Amino acid sequence: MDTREKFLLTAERLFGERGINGVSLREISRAVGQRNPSALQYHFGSRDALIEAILAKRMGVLDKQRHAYLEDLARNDGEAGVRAIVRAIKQPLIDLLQAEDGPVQYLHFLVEVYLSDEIDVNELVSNKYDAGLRLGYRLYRQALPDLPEPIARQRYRWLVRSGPFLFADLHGTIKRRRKTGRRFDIERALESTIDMLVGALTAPVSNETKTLLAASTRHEQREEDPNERERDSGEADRRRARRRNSGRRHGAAARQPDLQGDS
Amino acid sequence: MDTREKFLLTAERLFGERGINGVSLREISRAVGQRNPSALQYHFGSRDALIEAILAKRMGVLDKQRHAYLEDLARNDGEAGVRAIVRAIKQPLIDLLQAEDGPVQYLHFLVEVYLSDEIDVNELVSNKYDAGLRLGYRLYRQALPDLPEPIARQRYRWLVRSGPFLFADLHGTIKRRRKTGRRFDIERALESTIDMLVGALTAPVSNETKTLLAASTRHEQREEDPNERERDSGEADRRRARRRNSGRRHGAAARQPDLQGDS
DNA sequence: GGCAAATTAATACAACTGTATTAAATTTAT
DNA sequence: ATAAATTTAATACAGTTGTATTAATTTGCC
Repeated sequence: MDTREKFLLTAERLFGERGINGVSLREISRAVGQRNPSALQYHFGSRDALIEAILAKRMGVLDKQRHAYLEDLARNDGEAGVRAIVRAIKQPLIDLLQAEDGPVQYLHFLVEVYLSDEIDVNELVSNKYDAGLRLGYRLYRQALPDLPEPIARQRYRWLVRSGPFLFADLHGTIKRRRKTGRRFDIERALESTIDMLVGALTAPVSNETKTLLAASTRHEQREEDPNERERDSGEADRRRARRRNSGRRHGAAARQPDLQGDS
Repeated sequence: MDTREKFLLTAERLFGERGINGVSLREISRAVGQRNPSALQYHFGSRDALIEAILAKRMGVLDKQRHAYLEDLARNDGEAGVRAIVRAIKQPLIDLLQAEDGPVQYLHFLVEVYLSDEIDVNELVSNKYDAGLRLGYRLYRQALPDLPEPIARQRYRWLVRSGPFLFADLHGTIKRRRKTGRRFDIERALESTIDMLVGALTAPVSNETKTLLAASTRHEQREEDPNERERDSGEADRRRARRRNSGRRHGAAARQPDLQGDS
């Protein structure tokens, strides 16, 4: 096999098992069967470059899969339900978790990356490996048009970011259960997890949130967008919301939103 | 200040900032102002012992706070709503996040611990720092008596475990925003997060999950509890469910459930 | 088949790591 | 106050780490 590829897979696994800083570069080199302690430097240059290479590779694949799942969905039942959308978005990670000898460890690795200060995943993802996420957002928005935009964004970001942690945690449980022998219904746990994600996305917006939302929206409008006129009554019907949403390419707010990042 | 305490705080912070394995023991010693490179070994013995000490200290405090919040709640409005319960359970972490110079880094640290193979948090927590979690579970169960027991357990565990990640991630966002200058309504994000958690807990159990639940319940009964007679019709009314739940100290299933762990 | 380029091997080195030992200083108890 | 106990300081050591350099080997190509 390609040495570079072997490096990527091995590093990914070790990082996942022992944490990104729990593995030395030499150890990785040894693990791929290289007797040259600086083989890794030769192929990647540095630890960070290696990490980015792993991310780029895996994110590309995962996003393609996600996109495919979502396209299937959109083709078959034009306006899909939230559960089907969530499932399609998460399916690539679920596949990862369920594959017998697949790179599950990537999940743990990703969580560490998410929490790291040095690596900005968003920078890496945006406009490169987010076609699936964008399609997902469109469908999701279509299914839940009444959600106020900022809330919808936050919830979607939450969905995207919590995935790796949730499944990595689940994987931890599976491993522990295997050791202790106690049985564990993975399928059920997965379906139940999806139920929860759906519940989180479709949850009613509480009064507490509504109040703060109104306050900060007023703020924003005064500060950044004083020309905005139309005020959402909060009970707009589906059609109206969809139209407004799709016609969002003029005026002040033309920029593409971060779906993975901090929006 | 007590040297031991300084060690705990400093290590917690550094572990949170750079990952558990991203910091050397010597570095920690230096950071607390010790010129003796093995000062840490003197006070704790090993890295793992240090980690456990941090966990024990912080979990004790957090669980006490959680218990206090929940007791207040139970005292004031006998049968509290799910949102109030969730808020009370998460309030200690929220306080951590909002405190100006508090040990926020603990959140990141905890997530790494959760995902680590070597450290079993559950072993450390159970029957020691889980009084708050247990009270929370009682109240939560009281508010949602119709949820099938295994589902209720999984959802509660999910609530407990996802907290640190969610708030650590939120903290990451806050830091990034501070750097780039873009504004960010923390309050709103928090309230909205609680909305989602509530939504996740109260989400309807999907048909997919119900099917698997029925299958595995039948299994379990044949394998482990063949004497169980009563079959839940799935639509039991509140009173009945509560009674059954509170009278659960006889028969085969008397053991205390893991609320943090793998149940 | 042979040559240029790409990859791997073999060493080397300074910095750092975890840990141990022994001495000095500080605190506690009597 | 002083002896005992606890804590800190000062070194030491072997192993590991990231990285650089140079030589050997393999690979792709005309």
